[in-house]
Amino acid sequence: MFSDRHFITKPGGMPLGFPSSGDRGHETPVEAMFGRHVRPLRAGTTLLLEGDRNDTIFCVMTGWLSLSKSLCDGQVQIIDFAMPIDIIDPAAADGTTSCVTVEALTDGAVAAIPHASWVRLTEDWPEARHVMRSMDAARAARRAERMLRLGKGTAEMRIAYALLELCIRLDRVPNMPSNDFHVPLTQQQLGDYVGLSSVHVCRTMRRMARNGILTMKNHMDIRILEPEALAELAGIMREDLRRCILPF
Amino acid sequence: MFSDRHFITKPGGMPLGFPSSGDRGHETPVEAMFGRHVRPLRAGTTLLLEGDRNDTIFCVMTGWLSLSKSLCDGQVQIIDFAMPIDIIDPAAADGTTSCVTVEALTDGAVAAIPHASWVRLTEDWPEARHVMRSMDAARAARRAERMLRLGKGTAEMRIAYALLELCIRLDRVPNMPSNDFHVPLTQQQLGDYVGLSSVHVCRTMRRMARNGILTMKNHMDIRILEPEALAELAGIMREDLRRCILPF
DNA sequence: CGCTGAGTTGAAGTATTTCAAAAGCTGTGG
DNA sequence: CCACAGCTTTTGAAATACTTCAACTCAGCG
Repeated sequence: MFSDRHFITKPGGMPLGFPSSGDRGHETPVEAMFGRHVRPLRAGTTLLLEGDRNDTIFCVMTGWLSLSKSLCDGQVQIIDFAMPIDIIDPAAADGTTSCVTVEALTDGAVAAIPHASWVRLTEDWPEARHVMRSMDAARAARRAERMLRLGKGTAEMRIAYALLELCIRLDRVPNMPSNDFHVPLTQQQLGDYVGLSSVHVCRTMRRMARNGILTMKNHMDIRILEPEALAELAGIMREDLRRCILPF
Repeated sequence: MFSDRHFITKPGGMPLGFPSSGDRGHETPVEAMFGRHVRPLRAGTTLLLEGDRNDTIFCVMTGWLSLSKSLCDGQVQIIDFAMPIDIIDPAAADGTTSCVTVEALTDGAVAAIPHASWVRLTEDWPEARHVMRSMDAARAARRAERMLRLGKGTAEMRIAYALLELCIRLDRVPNMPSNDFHVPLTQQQLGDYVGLSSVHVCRTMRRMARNGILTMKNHMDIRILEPEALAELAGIMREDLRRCILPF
C-alpha cells in the first residue's frame, strides 16, 4: 500500500542523477544492483537499531525513513530524514556497527546493499563517486544548518527552518517551487527532529498559523502563505538554502 | 611558534593511515601533494567564510581548526573541531561554495588541496577512498552524538560529552588512554560548541570540579578524576564512544 | 601600574518543559 | 449507527533550565 505522494520516481525507477536505462528493457549495473536488493517496507518498521552490526548501505526508493539516536532515559533525537534518492550509510567509524536507528516513517521500499558490493560497483564507475560526493555534501550542509539552530536558535527559528528544509527537499520540479506539501510526521516527531517538546511544537506552529504565515490541515498538510516571512524566521534565504542542501 | 602539544605527527610527517615513505628520503604521491600545498597558520586566522567560493579541501597537519556557522544576530555555533589527521571538505551541495566558516584556533599548518587534484590522486589509489570512508563515518558519528545532546541533553550532559569526546580524540597511544589533556578553547568557544552561554559553561564545569569529577588548571588544562562518573553524566560508555568516533 | 580579556558569581528575566485535562479524529466491534 | 479505545492535538498553569545583565576577581602584559 504505497502512498503516491511519497514517490519521486515510479516504483523500480532510478533515482535522479544515476544513469538509467530509460525503461527500454535492459538494465544498467546499478539498476540491477538496486533491483536485486530492493524490498518493501511498512510504516513503523525498524530496519536497524543504534549499535546493531550492519554492513549494508540503504538506498531509499520510496517513502520516508528516520535516522535517530536516543538517550538512556528514552528521549529521541532524529538526526535526519531520508527520502527517495537518498543513500544512507549508517556505519560508525569502526565500519561494522550502526551509529543510528533507522525506521520507516511511511510505507515504502528500500534497497539494502552490502557495502562491499557497493564499493565493487563504484570501483568501475567514477561518476558514482561524484554523485555520492554531492549527496554527502548536501547531507552535511543540511545537518550543519540544523545543528546551528539546535544550539542557538529559538523554537520559532528551528521550526521555520525545518519546514523550509522539508519543503525544499520535497520540491519535485526545479524552478517551479511549490509552497504546498505534506510531511508524514506527528508533532512529536517534528519535535524530535528540532529538539523541542511536542507541546511547544504545537504552540509555535499554531502561532505561525494565527499570524498568517502558514496553514495546516489534517495532520501536517502544510501550505506556506508567506514564504518570505517564514524564511525570515528561519534566518536564511530560500534560494541560498536550496543551493546548499539540494544535490544535483 | 608551534605549540608542541598540538603535534600528532612531527612537522611534515604523514597523518596516520596514509602510506608514508617512512622518512627514507623519497616521497609518496600523497606526501608530495600535501607537501606542495602546506602552509603555516596563526591562531585566529580565518581560512574561509561561510558562503565563500572555494574548491579546496584542507588537511590539518598541526594545530586545531574550528568549523562554525553563525546566525545573522552574531550567535555562533561551532559545528566541529578539526585536528591533525583530519581532512575537511567544507563544500555545500553545489560543490563551489563553503557551508562553514573555517578558523584556526591555534598556530599550526594545513595543506589546502584543490578538490580536482585530490580526486585525480585518489582515482589511482583505492585505499585512499577506504581511509576517507572511515574518516567520514567518524565525523558523522561524532556530529550525530553531539546533535543528540544538543537537542535532548542537559547542560551537564552536553559538557560531559564534549570533554569525553575531546579527550578521546586527543588520545595518542591506543590502549593507553590518558585522562589529562588540554583544550585550546575559551569557555565561550566551548559554549559555542555545545550550544550554551559561557556563563553556564563556567557554572557547570565548576560544579563538576566541586563534585570531584575533574580538575581544571590555567584555562582548560583538564584532568578527569572520575572517568566513570563523567561517562555516566555524558550518557555513554567511553569504549563505545571511542569505537564509534575514532577512525582506524 | 593600569590595562585587557577570561573566568566567576549573584540576581532577575525568559524560553521551554512538564503536568494535567479536554477535545478531535480514526478505526473497531457490537 | 453508536460506543469505545487509542492516539494526536490543543490549551492552561506551574516548574525549571538556561540566559542575560552586571559587578567583581584574577592573570598576563605593555
